[in-house]
Amino acid sequence: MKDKYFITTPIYYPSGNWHIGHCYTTVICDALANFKRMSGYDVFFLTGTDEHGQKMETNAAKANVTPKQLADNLVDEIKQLWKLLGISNNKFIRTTDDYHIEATQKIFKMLYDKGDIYKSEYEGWYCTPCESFWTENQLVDGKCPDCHREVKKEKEESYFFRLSKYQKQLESLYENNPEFLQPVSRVNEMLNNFIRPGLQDIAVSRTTVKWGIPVPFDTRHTIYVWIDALANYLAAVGYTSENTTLFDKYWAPDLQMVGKEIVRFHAIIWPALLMALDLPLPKQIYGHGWLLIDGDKMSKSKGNVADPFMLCENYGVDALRYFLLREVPFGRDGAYSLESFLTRRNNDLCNDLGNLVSRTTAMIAQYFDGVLPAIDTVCDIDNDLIAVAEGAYTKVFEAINHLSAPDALAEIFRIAQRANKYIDETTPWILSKTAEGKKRLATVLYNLSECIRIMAVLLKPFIPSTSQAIFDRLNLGDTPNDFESVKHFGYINHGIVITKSEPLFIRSDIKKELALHSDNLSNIIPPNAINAPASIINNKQNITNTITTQPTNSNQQTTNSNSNDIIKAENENNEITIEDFMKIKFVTAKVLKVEKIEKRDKLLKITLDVGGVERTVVSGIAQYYTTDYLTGKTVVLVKNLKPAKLGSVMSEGMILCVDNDGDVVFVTPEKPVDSGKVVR
RNA sequence: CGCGGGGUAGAGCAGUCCGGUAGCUCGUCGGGCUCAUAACCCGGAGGUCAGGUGGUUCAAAUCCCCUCCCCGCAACCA
Repeated sequence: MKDKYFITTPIYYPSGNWHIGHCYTTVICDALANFKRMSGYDVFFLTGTDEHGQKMETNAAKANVTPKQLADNLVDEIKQLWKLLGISNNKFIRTTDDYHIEATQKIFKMLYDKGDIYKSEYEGWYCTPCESFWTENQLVDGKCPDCHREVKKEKEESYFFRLSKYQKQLESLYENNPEFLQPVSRVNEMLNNFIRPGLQDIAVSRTTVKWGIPVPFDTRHTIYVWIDALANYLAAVGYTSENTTLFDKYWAPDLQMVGKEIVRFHAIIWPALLMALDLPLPKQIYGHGWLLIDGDKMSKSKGNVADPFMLCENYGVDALRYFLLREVPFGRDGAYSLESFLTRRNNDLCNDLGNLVSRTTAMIAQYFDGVLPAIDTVCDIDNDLIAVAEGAYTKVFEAINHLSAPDALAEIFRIAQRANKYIDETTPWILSKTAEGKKRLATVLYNLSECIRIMAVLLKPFIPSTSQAIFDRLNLGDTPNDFESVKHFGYINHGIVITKSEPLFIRSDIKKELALHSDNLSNIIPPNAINAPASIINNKQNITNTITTQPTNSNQQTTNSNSNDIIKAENENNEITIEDFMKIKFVTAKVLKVEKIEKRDKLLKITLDVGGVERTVVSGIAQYYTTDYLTGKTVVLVKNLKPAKLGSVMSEGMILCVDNDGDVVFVTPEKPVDSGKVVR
């Protein structure tokens, strides 16, 4: 009987923006699932969607559809995406599925009956227009973080989960099972920040959110995300249902992949829930890092450069899979840019692998009329090549045991590098000229074919269609393609007919492609275009991103239509057009009030008068100016900068300053002017 | 102030636990080759490893101390 392997992705929230970040998590799980299948495990691979909650309700209302309709549409999209990417999940669970709803209610009831869920009151800050409760910490400037309006303290009746009861058990879980949460850095974060300081019981129901699963015995309440979402892992395998075959067979998960932002729920609440239900815990939770674009999180405004559908259509599914698996150091954040994606694709897939297949098949066609010869004269030089190819499996296996796809792929591609070098060392074009040389050449070409075969098999879990394409190119038919066959040379039968093949991947002209897809202007306005103290902005990119993605409807189109011109300008003198410049609204503003921000000794909270309207701006100039000196001064404000939270305060703009080699000096009009006047 | 991670060639990273010629990928420069997708192969330049010309040591990127900077967490964005 086969060993089982149960692996899960998080269930994704349909925000209307499926991006390569979602693909990242899912593709990694897919590769691991495939690898385990090929290693002989009975794999159950689960993914799905988390569809309830306030946000869905709001978004649906905006779109004038029901939350379920909205979810249906978005779920269709993600299912298409997984199909496109060749994701091999065994099940797709939706939190709106009947069996999930039923299981969640049963779980809730079980916990209630056990006394681990109890009714009490929840006190928080309520924003009436948003119909949302916020905790003290969530408030921005004492106001609603969503709409910035006043909030008032209110009580809400709520059911609570007795999380505090499981504190000791959680502590010992982490002390005795350092493997439970990976990477280890997350363990300390959990223990020090949350578990050891003391766990609070958490509210697990809401009366204000209607789009959700009702508490079965008290339908005024809706089950909140903690239990609703986490229950999916149980519901998916039939926990509490009549048919528990899957549950009996697969529970508990062997690996649960989650993004770092939800590590906390999976590392604390989730095991506590399972303890409360007397169920075995998952063997391992892995909190992976994020793919960042220009150092920033994924977001809708990043445009189509990170749109997985576009990337697959233009550059191939496996190019995207390969990039995701290869580029991000596991457990940490990785950087995505179209350029790095294309570079990776060109260098590894086109040049190293694709070209190796091309030149090998071409030589077989040219020198042996397309019939793969048998090994004839063997040289010492062959042994090194063979050792690299035959040794790869062990290294790949090792890397995957550590969940490191990047290392695994690097090992596989070492074979291509070695094989390319081998061609140089053996010089087939010279061997082909003599009869003696041709005997040697037979061996060379056979060895190259074996290397390619081994690569194709090892690549199968990661980029399955490319693996298949290679088998087709070499006409390998029923040549063994399991991991056993990869440990030794000699599986290909000589005599097979191989014709010169079409390229596996066509190289792209990166500059051309970048220009083509450059609706993202972030690299067009030079970072120094605006001189601001570095502390105002966390990194240079923020400035440019924010400006370019400013959703003022009128210039959105300009952006696209001018992008090519702008690119040209950028290539020449870093010039921008007047239209670009005019997107930034500079105005004069008078400083009304300056306050220090607690615990942020570089930041000042500055209240400005802008033509009669008040604005709050946070500026990192506390080291250079006193509060008294600034009060009453006229400054220049970037008015349409996207608000950002600096320190604990929402900053609605930026004050122009000169970076005077270490000193910072704000810009002010040469003669007295009123506030709110346009600067250009 | 807290907790965690990080600061190594132009970029992205390894090396730090178990001190001893600073390594990989990309880029760059030069050379080679022509079977191949302007690809492939070889070589060079470029880091004194955030700083303290701090401490320990025969010897420190690696151990100890101090300082600075960046990022993350405390908020249902993979």
